[in-house]
Amino acid sequence: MAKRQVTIVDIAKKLNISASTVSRALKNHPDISKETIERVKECAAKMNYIPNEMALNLRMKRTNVIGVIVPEIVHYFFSSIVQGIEEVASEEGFNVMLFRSEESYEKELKITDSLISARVAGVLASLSKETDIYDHYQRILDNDIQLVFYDRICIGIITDRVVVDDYAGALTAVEYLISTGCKRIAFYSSPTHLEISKNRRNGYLDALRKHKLPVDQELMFVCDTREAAMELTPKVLAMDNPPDAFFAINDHTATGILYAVKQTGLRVPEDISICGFSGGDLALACDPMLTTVEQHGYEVGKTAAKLLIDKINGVTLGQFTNRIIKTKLMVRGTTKAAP
Amino acid sequence: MAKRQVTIVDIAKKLNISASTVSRALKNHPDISKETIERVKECAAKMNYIPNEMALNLRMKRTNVIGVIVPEIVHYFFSSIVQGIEEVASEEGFNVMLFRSEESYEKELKITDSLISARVAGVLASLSKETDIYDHYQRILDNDIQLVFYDRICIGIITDRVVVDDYAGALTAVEYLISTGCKRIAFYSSPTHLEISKNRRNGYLDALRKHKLPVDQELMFVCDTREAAMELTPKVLAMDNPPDAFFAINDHTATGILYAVKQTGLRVPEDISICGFSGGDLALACDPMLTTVEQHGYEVGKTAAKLLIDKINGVTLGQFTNRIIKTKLMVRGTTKAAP
DNA sequence: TTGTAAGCGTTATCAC
DNA sequence: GTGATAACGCTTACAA
Repeated sequence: MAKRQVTIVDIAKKLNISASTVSRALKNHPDISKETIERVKECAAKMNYIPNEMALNLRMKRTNVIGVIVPEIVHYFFSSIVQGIEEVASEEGFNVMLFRSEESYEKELKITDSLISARVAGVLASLSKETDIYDHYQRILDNDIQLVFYDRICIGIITDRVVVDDYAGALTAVEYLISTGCKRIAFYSSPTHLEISKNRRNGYLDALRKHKLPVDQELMFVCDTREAAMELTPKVLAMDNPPDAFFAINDHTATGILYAVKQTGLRVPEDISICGFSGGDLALACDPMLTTVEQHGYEVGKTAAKLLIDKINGVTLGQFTNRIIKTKLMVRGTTKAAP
Repeated sequence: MAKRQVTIVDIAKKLNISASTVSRALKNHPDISKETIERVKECAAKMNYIPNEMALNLRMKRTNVIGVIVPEIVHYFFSSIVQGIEEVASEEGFNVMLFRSEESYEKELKITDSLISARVAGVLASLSKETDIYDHYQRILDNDIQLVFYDRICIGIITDRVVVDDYAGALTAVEYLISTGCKRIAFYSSPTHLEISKNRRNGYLDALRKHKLPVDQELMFVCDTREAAMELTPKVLAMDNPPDAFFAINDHTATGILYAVKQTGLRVPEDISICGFSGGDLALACDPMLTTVEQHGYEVGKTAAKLLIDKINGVTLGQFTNRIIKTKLMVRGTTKAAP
C-alpha cells in the first residue's frame, strides 16, 4: 500500500547513474553500452518499473488514446463496432476511451469537451439522432485531434468516413422479396431525416421501380421499435389492400412485426414475408428465423479505427477517404425461397 | 490546422499577467479579484481554452480515468454492465477506458500493464474464463490503483466485489419449474470450474432437494452455446427417461434448446418447459417468448462503478464491500403457468 | 491581490 | 557512453 510508483529516477539512484541514461537504456538507444542496458533493464524489472504514460504524453505532446463516441452501448450493431475498434486499437498500441451520447446533442457537447481536455489522439464518432449542429466536431479538428465518422456521418465536416451500404442493402433485400413473388411491400423506417432512413428508403423505392411495382405512400411508415411494430402491424394488416411483405429498418422492429403477424393467424412466410436489417443473434432466435441484412459492424469498427490510426500516424495527411462496408442479405425462414 | 492548443500561458501573455494568476482565476480562487477573474474567464472563453488534463493529472498525481476489463463486448449482460459503468462514471466526472480480455489470460496480463502504465485511478474487472493466476491484479493494487471485481470475481484478492445472485436466481427458477409440475429438469451449464456454474448448479440442486425430487447426474451437461444446444438436445430427448424441462446457463443456449425441441415435434411448454438465464431482447424474439432469469447487468455496472469511485475518493478506505445484485425471474411462454 | 519558482515523470539537446 | 538541463502544461507554497 501507499507504495509510490517507481520512476526512472528511482532506478537511476539505485544504479548510481543519471535518469537520462536510464531513459535511453530502456529504449535501447545505440549510444548506451550493452552492459548498462542490461543492468538497467534488470533493475527496472526487479523494481516493477512501469513507465508513466501521462508524463510521457505530456513530454511528447501526444497520446495513445482514441476516443469513441457511440449513441448506444447495449446494441448489437454498435457493440460490434466497438469490438472492432478495440481490437485494432489494442493491436496498434492505442487505448480506447468510450463515451455514450445517449442520442443526445447536449451529451455529445460534453463528450467532445472531455475528449479535447483529455487530449486524445483521435476520435471516432457516430452522430446522435438529435445532432444537427456540428461546431463541436469542428472544434475537435481545430484542436489538432484527428476525426473519423462512422455510420451516422456528418456531411458538413471534411473527414474520413466509414458507412454501411444502406442503399445497396435495402435494394438487394427488396429485390429478393420481389423475386419471391411479393408485390406489396411495406417499409417501416426510422425518422425520415436520418441518413440511414433516406438511403434505405431510396434502395426500397428503386427496387420497386426497377421491377415496375407501384409505389404506395400508404405502405411507408415511421416505426422503428419492437413495441411500435407490435402495435402498428395489426392495423396495417387490416387495411383494404394489405401488404404481403414487410421490410423493417432493424431486427427489433422485424421481430415485432413477426410477432404481430403470427398473432393474427397469418403464416410466415407463406402469407407474409418479413425482412429485417441488422444481423446478430436476435434473428436466429425468431421462429422462423429472420431474413435480414447483415451490417458487419465489426468491419465498420475495424475500418474506422484503421483509418483513424493512419491519420494519427501521419500516413494519410490531407487525404479524405470514404469507405463503404458492404452488407450481406442473410436469407432465412421469414421469406419464401427464390424460384 | 496545426493550431497549437491554447495554454494557460497564452492567456497570461495576452492579459499581461502571470500564469499562476490565470490558473487561480480559472478556479475562482478567493484571493483573486472579481475583476481579474472576469477578464481571465472571458479571455479563456474567447481563445477556446480547454485545460490539458494530462498536465493536470501529472501535477496532481491522479487521473480521472477508470479502466474497465470486460471478457466480451458483444454480449447483452456485459454491454449492460458497461453502460451502467459509463453512466455513473460520466456523472462523477470520470472517463472510461475499455478493454476486452477475449477470455484470454495473456490478454488480461497485457491489459493490466496498460492500465498501470496509463495510471488509471481505478479498475473494474471481470475475470476471463482462462484466468487462474491473480498476480497481475495484485500488481494493480501494489501500484495504488483501486480495484473492484464484478460478476466473475477473484476470491484470492481482497477488494470490493459485485456479483449477481446466481444461486438464488437458479433456485427460484428451478423451484418455479417444479411448481408447474416439471419433475425431470435438465441443467445445461458452462464449464464447471467457473463460479457462476457452481453457484447456479447449487441453486438447481437445492431446489430439487427441497422438493424431494431425485438428482440425476445424467441430466447435467456442460453446454453453453446455441450451437452446442442444438446438437445435444435431440440426443437428450431421445434418452430412455428424457427430461420434461431444461434450465440453461444463458439465453443463447436456451434458444438452441427451444429450436431443437420444436424440431422434434414436441410442444413448448406443454411437453417441455425451458428456462434461460440472462435477460434482454433475445428472450422476447423467441416463440414462445423465453422464460428467463434477468441479471440486471446495468445495476451491476452502476453498483461496481459507485463502489470504485467511493474508493478513489477515499470515502471507503479500508472497507471491503461485497454487493449482491438480485436477479428476477421473468415468466413468459416457455414455461407453464403455476397453479 | 498577484508574481516567482519548484516540481509532477519523461525525453531531447547539448555538453563532456 | 553518459550526465546535466530544459521543457511539456499545470498547481501551489512562498514571496512580494
